[in-house]
Amino acid sequence: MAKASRKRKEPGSNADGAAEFGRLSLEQFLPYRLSVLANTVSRDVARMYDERFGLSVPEWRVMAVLARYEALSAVEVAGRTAMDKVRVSRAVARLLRAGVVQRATDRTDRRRSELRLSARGIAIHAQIVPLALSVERELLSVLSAEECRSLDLLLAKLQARAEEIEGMGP
Amino acid sequence: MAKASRKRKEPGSNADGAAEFGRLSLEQFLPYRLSVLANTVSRDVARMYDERFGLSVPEWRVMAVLARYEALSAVEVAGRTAMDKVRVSRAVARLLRAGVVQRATDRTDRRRSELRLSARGIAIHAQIVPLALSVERELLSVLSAEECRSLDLLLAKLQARAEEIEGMGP
DNA sequence: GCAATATAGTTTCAATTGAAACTAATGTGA
DNA sequence: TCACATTAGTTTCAATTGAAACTATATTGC
Repeated sequence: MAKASRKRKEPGSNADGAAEFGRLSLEQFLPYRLSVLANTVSRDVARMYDERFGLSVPEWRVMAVLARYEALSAVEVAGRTAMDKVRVSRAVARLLRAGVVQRATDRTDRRRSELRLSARGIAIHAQIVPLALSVERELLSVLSAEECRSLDLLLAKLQARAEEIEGMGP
Repeated sequence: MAKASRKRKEPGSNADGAAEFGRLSLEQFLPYRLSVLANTVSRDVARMYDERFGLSVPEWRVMAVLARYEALSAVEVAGRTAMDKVRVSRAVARLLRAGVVQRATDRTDRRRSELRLSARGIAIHAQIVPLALSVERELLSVLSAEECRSLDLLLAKLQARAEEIEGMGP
């Protein structure tokens, strides 16, 4: 009886996750909320990449890491973009066709390829960066500086934990 | 000069988002981090649904809302699961075949169908709920109660903002 | 009452995706 | 040195997906 009288939770706002006396509310279920949020944000940025540059998200990710670490192999790109090598292979193929990326074969290991942005790729990247950052800024504009720090920490903790859990399964 | 000497950021930990003197770090870019986290978590839970019940995430979502609000139409299910009606239609078709969901035609509007969990569906749902909640609990186990509340608030704010931004485009 | 329009839900078609098979090159152990 | 395993990257195949077209029913304006 005492339990039933504790403070009522508002729907959609629940710090304890989706549990409520053993029932489950999809809207409050963390995996669901993360998925919906990531998809909404992803649509926002994907629209920008596509409308203004004809790029997909995987293509943009490849460009972003090549801009920072030049001469990566496809596998290294995969490692830095959280994509598998099949996706990278396909994204790179399109970027090569578009003249955004250049490929050379590694001299000492002829299986590896060295990927770099072309001059054109560098120029396009330079145009996208401020737009990408402004989308991020607009998203974060509803948070205080303190909340941004908090978010950063929480996402890092959850990512680490999710990977631990994943490692336990397969 | 003074600026260059301020406290160094550790890589991957950046409360200001991905911006750093106009450059962009993919690992710190919020849309990227959300996408990677949501995908990691999603794989974790999808594996559980699939291995133990042969269900996909869309199917599970349909079951979850039908367990809570019985006799929904497909469009209502779509609204409550953040899926489009095509996805719902396909998920429902599989659930019907599996005998998990029952469908009746609405008497007053013969376009609508009334979807409900079957007895079998209710039984399966009752088995999944504790597992789903335990995955969520394991994920949240690295956060304090205070951090859970904080996460809840941050996700809600970001979701609302992301939808605002989405609404501005198309 | 009925033409025009809107809504519920399904189907079709093309694009995206992941897993597994594959090719080519490198590394390893007897 | 030569079989065997490993790694880089691509291709193939089947499943998933979204957009648009489609069917059937309901609503609206006249």
